[in-house]
Amino acid sequence: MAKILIVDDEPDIRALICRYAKHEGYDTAEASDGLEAVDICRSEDFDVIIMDAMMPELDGFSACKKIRAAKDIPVIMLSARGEEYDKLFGFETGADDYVVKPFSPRELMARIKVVINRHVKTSPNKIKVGDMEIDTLGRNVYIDTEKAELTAKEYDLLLYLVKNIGVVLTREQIIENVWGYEYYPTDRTVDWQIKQLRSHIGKCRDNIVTVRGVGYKFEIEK
Amino acid sequence: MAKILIVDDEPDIRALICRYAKHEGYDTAEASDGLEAVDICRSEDFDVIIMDAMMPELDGFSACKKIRAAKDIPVIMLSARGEEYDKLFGFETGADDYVVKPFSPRELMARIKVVINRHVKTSPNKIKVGDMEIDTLGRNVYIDTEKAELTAKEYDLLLYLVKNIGVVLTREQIIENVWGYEYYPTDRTVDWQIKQLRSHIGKCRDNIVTVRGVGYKFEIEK
DNA sequence: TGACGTTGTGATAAAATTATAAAATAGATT
DNA sequence: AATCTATTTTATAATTTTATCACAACGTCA
Repeated sequence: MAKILIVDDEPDIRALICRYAKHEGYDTAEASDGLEAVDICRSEDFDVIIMDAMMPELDGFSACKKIRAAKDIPVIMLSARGEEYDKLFGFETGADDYVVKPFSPRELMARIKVVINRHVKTSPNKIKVGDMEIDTLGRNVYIDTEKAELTAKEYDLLLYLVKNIGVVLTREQIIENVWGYEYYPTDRTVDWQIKQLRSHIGKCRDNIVTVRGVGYKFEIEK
Repeated sequence: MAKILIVDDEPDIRALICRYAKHEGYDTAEASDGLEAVDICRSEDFDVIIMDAMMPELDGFSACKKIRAAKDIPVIMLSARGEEYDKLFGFETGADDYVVKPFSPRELMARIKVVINRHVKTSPNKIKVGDMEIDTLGRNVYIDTEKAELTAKEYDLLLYLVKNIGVVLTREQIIENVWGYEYYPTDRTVDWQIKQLRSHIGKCRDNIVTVRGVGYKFEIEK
């Protein structure tokens, strides 16, 4: 049973979403502003958070950032029409999806489903791929039980590749997801980190495949 | 490189969007009314369509419906304030998002990015035609489970042909869609790539049919 | 059949892309 | 502040891909 946190300062909106969510079989919790949401998340885990962008105390944008700094919970943002969209939903927010108010509850429910499914697939504590095992809590990587010594960037890069196993990722995508949105290193930097990463994961280096003209991907040979 | 179709009867608006889109690194095409848009979409694929709601000849909603009947391309609607909500998001029209005129170009760009990303995650990623299977996420092509080694261009070319299965494509169309608008290689270059592609897909080479005097098409023999 | 235009093929040079090495910068730690 | 490490940038080498040419092969139509 999935648990949903609904964050909005309007009780009516919360009630509306709550009703639909319960009908879909979800467990629900509510918060009326960003601060409260951050607080609740400290002691409780949710499968997805529905968060209004504009709220008193702490806006959705900032709340999202704070929560995500500590926990990996997907967020769906709600925004009123005409809000400064690019500020709220440029990729900096880290929101997984967004819905414009006024919204269709059915559409929101559909999005919740998609976001939860996507997240479940990509966030176990231990990831095993081929001869590699990644312990995401301790940020350790083992190649056949032997520990690989990776720097922070190398680890982040590896995790991103592995989470998208089988998918070709462009350097642009890699930069956005591994480096973040403020910082824009050159493409060559990505290449260099890939090279370093390969040199530190022994035989698994062959799992990182260069797709010439496009980018890189992690792949298990069949 | 994502491709965007901009549909509006006002040349100024088109030019504005075009300029911003190019700045963001998108390939752009334009249409001045719904009919034209539907026409272009018959032989060309886009990653997203920006469509004005109000246009002569064929309004945005109807055009959207027609295009979506044949292809799964996300649409962002431009509407004047006061349009009815149902009309914008109702399930009949199928618009993925909408922006109210007058709009901020930056906001529009942010939405384009979100819509494209969302679409990639939910669209099918395996295409099967005859003895061939294409994995669009990993950019892999299999002929009877055997992997075909293709270069980036060859893959792009194959995908374009397959997506328009049964349709004869002129060299001009192929160049526009596979190479892009700015670039103009000679016709012989297309021929050469076709030859290369054929040589790399084993028995499926016969599925790429030369239509003398016109171009090429992908076809499954019955 | 023969002439003409169109397409297929191989060679080659140019262009683009990636891997590697080396140097510079930034950040952290003592 | 000095030193060390991690990271980014720059430069260069190695490699692959691509475009173009020349010509052969092919198909079409008078």
